[in-house]
Amino acid sequence: MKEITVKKGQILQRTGDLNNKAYIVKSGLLRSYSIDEKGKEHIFMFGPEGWIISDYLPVGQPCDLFIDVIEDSTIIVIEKTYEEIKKAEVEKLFRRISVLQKRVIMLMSSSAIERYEHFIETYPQIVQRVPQRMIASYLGITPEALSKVKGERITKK
Amino acid sequence: MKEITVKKGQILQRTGDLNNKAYIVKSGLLRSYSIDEKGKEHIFMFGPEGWIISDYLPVGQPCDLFIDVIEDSTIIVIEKTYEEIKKAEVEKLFRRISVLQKRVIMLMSSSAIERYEHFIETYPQIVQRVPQRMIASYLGITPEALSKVKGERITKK
DNA sequence: ACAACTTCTTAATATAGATTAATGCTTGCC
DNA sequence: GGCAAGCATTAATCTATATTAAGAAGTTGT
Repeated sequence: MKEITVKKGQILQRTGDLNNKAYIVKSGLLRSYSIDEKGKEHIFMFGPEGWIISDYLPVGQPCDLFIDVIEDSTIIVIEKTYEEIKKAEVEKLFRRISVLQKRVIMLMSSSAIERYEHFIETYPQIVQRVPQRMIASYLGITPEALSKVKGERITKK
Repeated sequence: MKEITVKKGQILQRTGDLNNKAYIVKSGLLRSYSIDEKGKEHIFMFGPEGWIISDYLPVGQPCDLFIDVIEDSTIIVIEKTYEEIKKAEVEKLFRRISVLQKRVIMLMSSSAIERYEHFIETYPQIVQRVPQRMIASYLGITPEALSKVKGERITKK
């Protein structure tokens, strides 16, 4: 468990790496994402200050997710051991499950425009800090589709 | 914490109910699902024998999910209290997070046919037991689209 | 055994979002 | 300053899936 500073663009974890670390964000911004067979990125979550970013798979298995640095950041690296996990704050786990549950429901039942509305409500601080293409990736649409959605939102108002 | 038997079709929990129960399935089959503004159901998860079905939101908040009974079942009802939650087996929570993480990645990066392939691999016992339209709802597609996908799968082989 | 449902499938049409491509920004670099 | 590279936007076309509709097959109740 050590504190490190990392530069924008640095990759902390790759798909296939042994899953044995978690990252607590003190300052800055991380993201985790997967890359599909076609080479397309899908952002799984953003990690601003105060969040923990990690691959929530059984420890020791190969990771599904990439984790990299969007803004210069200070982070605490935790070596995950089985014992460490047992000590994890249970409430945090429940919160994570709750967020994921909502995300699945949203991915299944909402259109691109509804997902975008929900995103800017939920993460107003992040909207300002990441490029459009990353927001599109988080929403599960292309940057072009996002651009269209935003245009429609403005003309409607 | 009591054991009860419930009949097919019975609704155990509705959206908006106070979230304070969890259901352990001893035998039979439950499902949890949400209903969107258009009245469309989206199945969130199936609960065959051995599974726990619950709304994983903070205790005391209104539920997002419906839970109902697909096959006559015997279930154990747990009253969730904050203390009860603390005793929850942490490994089970991690497993749940891991499943959700994979589900989100899949919803974002896979086509209907890939999601169907994945589903029958992951839940071979459930495929046989639930009507097609519920599988479609779990996959996030319409029954019509699922029917097409299955047709294409067979002719390709 | 029949009527009334519900489910599954097939087909025609419609649509959201993907793909492709072109254009005009910024931003960094020599 | 000028050029190259990446990013956002717009538009044209394409495609997977939704929607609608209708019929066949299966199920349930009386």
